[in-house]
Amino acid sequence: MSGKMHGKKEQEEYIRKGPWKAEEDEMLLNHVKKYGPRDWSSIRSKGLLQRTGKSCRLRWVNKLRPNLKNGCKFSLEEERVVIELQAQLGNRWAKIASYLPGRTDNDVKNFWSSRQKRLARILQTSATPKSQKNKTRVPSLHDVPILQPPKFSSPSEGEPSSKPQSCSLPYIDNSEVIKMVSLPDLIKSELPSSDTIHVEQEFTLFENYKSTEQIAFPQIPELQNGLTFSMENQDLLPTIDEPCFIEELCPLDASEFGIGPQHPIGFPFFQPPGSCRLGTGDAIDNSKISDSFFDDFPVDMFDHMDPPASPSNL
DNA sequence: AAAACGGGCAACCGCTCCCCG
DNA sequence: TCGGGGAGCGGTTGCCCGTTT
Repeated sequence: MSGKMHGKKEQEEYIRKGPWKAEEDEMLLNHVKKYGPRDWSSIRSKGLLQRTGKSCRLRWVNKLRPNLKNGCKFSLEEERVVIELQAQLGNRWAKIASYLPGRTDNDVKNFWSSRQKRLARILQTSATPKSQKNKTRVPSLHDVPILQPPKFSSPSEGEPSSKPQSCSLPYIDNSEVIKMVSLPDLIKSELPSSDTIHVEQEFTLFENYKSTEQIAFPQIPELQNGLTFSMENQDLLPTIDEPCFIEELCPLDASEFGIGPQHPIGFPFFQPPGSCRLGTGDAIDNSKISDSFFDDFPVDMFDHMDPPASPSNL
């Protein structure tokens, strides 16, 4: 690691960095047992460890503290909590982590970072120029007449009375959802008939989706009218639930929504025929409902999606 | 089989906050 | 009231490992 020792002075000032050894952990634990989780800087001044107080504290908080959920993936509920609280609090990871027993701010931060990267990559993938495969034309941002990020209401803000009392999580104003999934008839008219049917099926889904007055966020996977999102449709959630989804992932000004042909961003929930889909009479396999937003995010989920085809491909 | 790639995670850095003398 | 030091927090980096090509 860092820190070459050249003399007594240097040796005294030597600060070890990098991965912790088991002996160091043990030292640190002993210190905490004796003095509690405080006086971090004294650990080094006492010569117990060649680590800074900050480093010791971090190690304790992130790895050695009791009841940590180390190595445990975020559960669905935890993910929902993070998503909600991030929308409400911003990147106050420590605050968010305080709502999640066993999770550290680092955990939450890393989780969110991974999530952002994944969503960004998905969007980027869907925005890459048309290549080999020629499948359903995917509607892009500029195909959508009105596109706005969904609104969330925090408990402190005025809430519509229809919000379920038991739900502390954000819910999506349906009018916003409708805007997001609105696809111009133009697109359907450009599609092969089979694809048109497919798109209509998708729209049937969202017609049902929007048929409810308001959708409590945790209830989205199970629609009021008995329709249940299949996994692929449920996967919409991480997209539309993202409060700052547009701002963060689309490099365009909000005023440009819908008019920027240079940003052909497709939507993940329009998929070509042949893939597992939710037909009107299809049985819904609840077992497919993910216990986590992302655990079941198939790696190739959007691979079959192509960016908007060039006119010649239509 | 090996290189490239991506995700997850641990740890560091720099800044801010807060407490105490 | 102010300054210094410790603690806390958020951002960033780098490593490791599994997966894909």
